[in-house]
Parts: sequence; structure tokens; C-alpha cells
Amino acid sequence: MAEKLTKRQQELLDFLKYSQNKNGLMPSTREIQAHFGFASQTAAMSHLRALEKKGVIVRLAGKARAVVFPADLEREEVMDIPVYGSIAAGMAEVVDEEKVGCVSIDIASLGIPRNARTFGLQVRGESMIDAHICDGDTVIMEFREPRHLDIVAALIDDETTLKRFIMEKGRPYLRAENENFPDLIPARELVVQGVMVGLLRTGRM
Amino acid sequence: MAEKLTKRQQELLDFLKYSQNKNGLMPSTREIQAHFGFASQTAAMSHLRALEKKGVIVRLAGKARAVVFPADLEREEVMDIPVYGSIAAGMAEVVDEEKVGCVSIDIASLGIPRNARTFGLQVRGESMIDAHICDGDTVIMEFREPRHLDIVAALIDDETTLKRFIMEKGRPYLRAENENFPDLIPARELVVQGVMVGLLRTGRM
DNA sequence: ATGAATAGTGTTCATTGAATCACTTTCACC
DNA sequence: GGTGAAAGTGATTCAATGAACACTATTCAT
Repeated sequence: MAEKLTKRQQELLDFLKYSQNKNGLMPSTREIQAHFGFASQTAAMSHLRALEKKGVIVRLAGKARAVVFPADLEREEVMDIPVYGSIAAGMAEVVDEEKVGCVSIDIASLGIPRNARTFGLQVRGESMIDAHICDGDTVIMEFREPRHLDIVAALIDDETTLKRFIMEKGRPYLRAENENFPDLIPARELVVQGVMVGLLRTGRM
Repeated sequence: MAEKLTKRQQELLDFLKYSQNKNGLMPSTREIQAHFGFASQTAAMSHLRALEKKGVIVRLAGKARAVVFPADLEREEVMDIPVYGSIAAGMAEVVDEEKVGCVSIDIASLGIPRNARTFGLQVRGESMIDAHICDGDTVIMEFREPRHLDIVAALIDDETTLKRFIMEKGRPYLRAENENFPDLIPARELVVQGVMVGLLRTGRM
């Protein structure tokens, strides 16, 4: 199965990947022909056949643009999660100005339902270091009601901070997971923007 | 742009998503017709037009199966990273038996080149807790030469453990990031299987 | 030297599949 | 009660595409 490709076949495969990424769909044989400057469309056809025989692509006979990468079929559904540097007061709907990036990850890895409203948040500071959440980490939040001991993104003084949500005798309050930080924050007007469901750390460790 | 869809339009959109996920390509108007039991192919056409007008899909005129979700175009290239529970001695090529899952994530989020050889590793134990790597975390490793202070997956006594790689006066050794663990491990036959480039934590925090 | 891949050219054909026109029906809204 | 959007039916047209066949040329391992 893992037969190695010839140089030309690799070029063709690269074009297929490029095309799917750039245009969102596979090229037709004639588009392949045009891209490589073939005089005959058959050249593209035979290359596709070769790639199929080597198992790097799958083709569905008779259908147009029906070239598929096996990996794409096995892959779980991928979700795009917007990442914010901070989340301002409103947040009701969308807050594009603060958006600093996007993480695409398969929903199975996160273990969340596909219809969950999720967003990412870049962590600043060490206030949750005892929960092993570091400065620079990206936490994945889900928009839902917090439960006891959940880690939540809460709006305090117009800024979003990560805290542990404690429900004691029906009274909720927030706690930082760092000895050096103000231990308890009485939660009067408690605005919870999301509950932490995942964490992503990248770069030099 | 974010006009809400009718029930029927939502059904159609779901079918498009289902089809792309299941078959790897978009359905043609006739396939849509067959799926919904329309007597006329025009019904599918007009629905697609409606979806396009509302901005949830993009269509390329004249091309076959040319329906694209805008999100797919903005998305960076997604990479499938195999996750192992542990990595046995060989590891030279592929070790399918130990594979416990797969993480799909866009390469931009990880900040690694697209041709990097990466794999995931489930962390067991608390030996790296001081580096804020917890039991149950999945670390993303890249197969490359370790540098000073990198966190590496090293093979010790036929088992893979995560350690910090220290290069001191040309002599490499490994250190656990946990006071309670054997502080230094002289590295005689040092087999480094990968360098940590990312971390993913999921589930209840 | 002789197949067997690889890499093409040139041509033809049958489908697949998008697009358009003409009309019907239902249903919410003012 | 009229209007317009949503949801269809039915028929027709024609470009976009995959597929097949016949041949050529080169490389490479038997």
C-alpha cells in the first residue's frame, strides 16, 4: 500500500491537495491537464489511476471530481473554534475585533457535542498555575451553565479571567488556583462566559 | 449574512455536510434530488441557490459538484496525528498496535511545518507535573534531534517516559520535572523518540 | 532483449450534471 | 385579499467530465 510515488506522481498529488485546500474541491481531469500543460487529458487520467493503484487516493467511478483522500474519510468532523485574546463585556453574539486566531480540531478529540458553542481564550498570567494552566496556553471553553468545581471564564471588572467555580450551600463564588492571588472573589454579579473543556499549549516548552 | 435558514434548507445543508463527511465529496443536484425524493432536479437547484444567497455555501458556476463551505476555505491545512498509549522499542516506522486514537488539528495552531513527523503520546503519571504536564494529557511530539532544555520522549528500560533534555558540557542527561522523582537519570544509551511541541488536555478539569 | 512501469499524444463517445423556462401550491404577513 | 418567499413539478438544453482505445517513447530490472 505504501508504495513510493514517482516524482511526477508526487507533483500531481500535491496539486490535488493544493486544489482541495485552495478551492475546496478536487480538480477535474481537464483542470489537471491545464495545470500541468498536458496536451492530452488522458495523461491526467493515467496519473490518477496510478495514484489510486498505490492507495493514496480513492476514486468513485463515473462521478465528477470524485477523488478522495482516504485520511479525510476516517477523520472525524473538524470544528473551527475562534480564539480571542480577551472577551469584552457584550459577548452576546460575535466579537470579531478581539479575535486573534482560530483552532481547527476534530470534535472527537475534545469530547464535546458538535452543536456546542465553543470558543478559545488565550490565558494571560499565572492565576491558574496550580491547575496547571500556564501563561500563553489556549483554553477551549464551552458556553453552558457552570457546575461545581468547573473552571470558568468569568467577567470581572470588564475583563475576562479564568477561575474555579465553587458552589457552596447554594452560593456560588470564584477561586483562583494560585496561592499568591486573592484567595476568594465573592461573586455578586457573576457573569460566566464559558466552562473550560480543553486546553491547548504550543511552542517551546 | 447570518440569515436564518428554513427547516427544509437546514435539512439540505445537513445532507451536504453529511455527504462531504461520509463520501468525501459534495452531492450533485441529482443526488440531492434522489435523497429527498424530489420529482424534479430543479427543486435541489433552487434550494442550493437559496443557501448560496444566505451565504452558508459558495458555488462555482459551471463546475460539477462545486459546492463549498466558506469555513473550509479559511481553514488551515488539517493534520492527522496518531496517538499512542506508549511507544515500544522499535518505533522505527509505524507501530499500529499501540495506537489509541487520533487527533486532527490545523498545522498553524501547532506551529510546525507540514512535513514534520509528529505523533501524540498519552501521559501517564506525574513525573512532569512541575512542567505543568498532567496525568492524562496528550503531548504532541515531533521527531527530531533534541536541543538543550527540550522536553523529550525517551526510551528507558523499554518504556517511554517524558523528561527534560539537558545538555551540559557536551554531555546530555535527562531530568524529571517533579521533586519526588529520581532527580537525574544519567543518559547512557539515550534514545530520544521525539521532542514535545504541543499539549492537548480534554475532559473535566 | 524483453517485459513492465511510467509518461505521454490524439480522438471519440456516453454520461453526468448545471442551468433555464414555465407553472403550481402553500403559507405567513400587512 | 393581495403579495412575496418558500417549496415544488416537468421538460429541455448543452457544457463539463470521465472513460476508452490506439499508439509512441523512455527507463529499469530481469
